Order: sequence, then structure tokens, then C-alpha cells
Amino acid sequence: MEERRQAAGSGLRGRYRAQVRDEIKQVALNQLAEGGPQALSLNAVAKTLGVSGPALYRYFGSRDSLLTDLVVDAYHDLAAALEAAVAKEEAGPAERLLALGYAYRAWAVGEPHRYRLLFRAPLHGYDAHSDPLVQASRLAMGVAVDVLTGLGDSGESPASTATRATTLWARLHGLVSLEIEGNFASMGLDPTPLYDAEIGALIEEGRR
Amino acid sequence: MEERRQAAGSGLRGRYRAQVRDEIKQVALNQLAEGGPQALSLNAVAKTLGVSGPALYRYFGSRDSLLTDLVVDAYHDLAAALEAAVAKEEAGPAERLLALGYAYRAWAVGEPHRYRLLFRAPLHGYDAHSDPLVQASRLAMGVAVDVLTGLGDSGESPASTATRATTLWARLHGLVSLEIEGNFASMGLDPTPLYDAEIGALIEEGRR
DNA sequence: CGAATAAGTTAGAGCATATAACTAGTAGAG
DNA sequence: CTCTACTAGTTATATGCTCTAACTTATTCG
Repeated sequence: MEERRQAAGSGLRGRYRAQVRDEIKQVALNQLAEGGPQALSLNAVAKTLGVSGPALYRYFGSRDSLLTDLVVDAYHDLAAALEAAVAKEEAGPAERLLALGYAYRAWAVGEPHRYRLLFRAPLHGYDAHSDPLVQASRLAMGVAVDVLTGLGDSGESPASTATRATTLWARLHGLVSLEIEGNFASMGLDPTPLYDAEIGALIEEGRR
Repeated sequence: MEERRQAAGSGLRGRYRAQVRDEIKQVALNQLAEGGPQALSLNAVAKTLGVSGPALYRYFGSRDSLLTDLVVDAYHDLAAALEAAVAKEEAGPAERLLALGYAYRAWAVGEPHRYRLLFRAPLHGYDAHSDPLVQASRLAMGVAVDVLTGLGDSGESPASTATRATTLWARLHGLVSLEIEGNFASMGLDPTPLYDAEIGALIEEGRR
């Protein structure tokens, strides 16, 4: 029996496997950045890598499986960026909240195709509420909750903290969504003051 | 010469043409509601209508052309819903703003696939900044600007009004986006108080 | 070495968009 | 009424995609 199947990390074969998987994801991300999820084609990825067609199915069971992997990666990246931004220990709660907001924006503006991937994923046919996806999305949200827990009165109820975290999330998401689609640019508006105002208002609320 | 080409509205032929176009769009919307833009297939639409394949190309030059038409229709519908909501003349500015916010939410929640169509359209490969699209999107925004113009101090600058309109739009879009993707439901949160709070805060700001 | 396993190949099914060439029905001018 | 021009629809086909199946080559490991 042995049941070894295709464990990823063990041995030389596993290393090679993981490396090829990363290469595939890298090329896929490039295609995504250029033409959006619609333009992500396994065939094109294979051609870029110099292999031909069905070879990729050794590494990803389907096109959607590859997409899901990219989404999960993006969630982890975003969460890491947010954590890094709020990790400065000397900063107070308000500063950390500002840093969180700016980090969120910077990540989204820097890689808009990946940000879209996070919030538009359900469109692409696969189940957006599958386990790894839900688990990954909680990561990013968890960072926000943590920061807000430090900001509010220590006696604040968890439910209230969750509500404020959600408000923060919604405001940031709203601004970011409009910004990366070019809605601000097409109106001749500078989005930066809007972020300042929205985050500032939340800090005020937290102190109240 | 004559240059008549295929003017839509003239004569019996034109009427039939417009009717078939509407039928196609109706079926396409149904498919969209079930499986998202990914699932919108000209072939499937044709099969549903009892015609076969390339017949639809008499009515829409391409799949993307059909999608663009649906997006423009959606913008017009949304704008009409917002206008209807704020049309009650006896209501004051604050009430109209609340009505606007609720109408926006109601439209999006009622037809989430069409709402997604509005803000995710650029993903689908075609140029989101093509003329009819941009023109249509200004409609919805115009309603918000109008209401806010009435709300603020009469001496407010147009730029400031535009900023507040954009803030309103971003907040509503953020909440609606999260709501229609099920993020509130999956967290056990009731979104209604959040809408109240966000719109209420904007009314406060406007009075300040 | 030799056997199991994995990677990669080609062939092809099935479905999609889209074009080309053709058929049949209809509107409108004379 | 007839003839012509146009239109809607057809089938056939090119091309591209995802994905499966069957086969071939290479590599790891007992």
C-alpha cells in the first residue's frame, strides 16, 4: 500500500514538483495581470513554459484549481502585508490603524489583478466557499480585528469590535475598488484624502 | 447610396429586430443570474431561443457586445431606481439621502448578478471605458451628486460636493459588495445597522 | 539491475466564439 | 403583380479552449 501518493515536499522529486508548480503560478499571474481571469489559459501557460498542453494537469487538476491556488496565495500575501504594516510595536493603536489602511490600499493598488481575484473570485465558476478559501480569507480579516481590539475601550464587546472591523473593511474595500477600476482618475479626484478621512473618522469613532 | 444600413426603429423589420434583441438579452440575463458571466454562452442562448448558433450574430456583433449592452442597461436601470427613490418632493435632503442609500442597496441585493456586472465588467476583456459605458455610469453618479448638492450648505463648492458624493458611493459600494458576496452572512452580521450608521454619518458630515 | 512511479508526449472528445457561403422568405419599387 | 434587394436563418468550418485517455520516456529507489 504505502499510500505515498504525491506528497509534495519529500525527496528530490517533490522539490522539482513544487518548483514547477511555482513556475506555473508565476506565468499564470503574468497572464492574469495582462488580460484578467478571462485571459488565463492553461494552454497559453503551457506554451510559455515550453511544454505542451495537458502536461500542466500533472500539477493542477483543473484550471479552477490553479485559480483557487492563486486566490489562496493572494490572501496569504495580503494578510502578511497587513501584519507587517501593524507590527511596529512602538506605534499606538491609531497609528497602527492608519498603517493598516494604507497597507491595504498599497497592496491592492500595487497588484490590482490579485486584489480583484480576491473579491471577484466567486464569479469564475468554482465554489468560493470551499474550505481553503474561507480559511485564507479569515486571515486578512483577523488582522483588522486585532488592531481594532487594541484601539477601542478595553471593555468593548467582541461584537462591537467585529462591527467596527467590518465597517473598516467595507470602507477600505469601497475606496480601493473604485480606485483600481479608475473611477477616481476618470473623475479627476485624488483618492488619498478620502482614505485619510475615512480612516480618521473610524479612529474618532473608536475613541468615542 | 441611401446609407440606411440597419437603423433599428424604422418599419416592421426594425420592430421585429428590436424585439428579438430584447429576447436575447432576457435569456442572457437568466443565464447570467444562474452561472455568472462565465456561464453566458451565445450557443446556449441560441439553443434556448430555438435558433441555432450563428443566428445571434445578426443581432450582436460578438459575445462582448451583448455583455456591454447588458451593462449599459443595468446602469440605466440602477439610475432609474435611484431617481425614483429620491423623487418624493416632500422629503428633505436627509430623508432623500437615506432613500438613495436604501434604494442603492435594494437594487444591488435584488439583482446581484447585474450589480456585479456593473463593477466587474472590465474583467471580461472588453474595453470598460468605451463611450456608451462611461456615459451610462455617469447617470448613476449624477443622481448622487444631485441629492448631495441639496443636502450641503448652499455655499458649498462643487468640488466638495463631488468629494462627498464619492465618499457616499464608496461606502455604499463597499457595504453592498460585501453583502452580496455573503461576507456578512458568513460572519453572522446584520448589515442593516451598518448602512444606517454609514449614511447617518454622511448626513452628519453634510450638516457640519 | 529491475520494477514502480512520475513526467511528458500525441490524439481526440466536446464545447465555445466567430466567419463564410448558402438558402429561403419578405418588403418595397416599378 | 413581379422582380430585385435585403434580411434572417441555415450548415460547414476554422480556431481555441478544457480536459481525458493511451502511450512513451525518464528517473527514483529497493
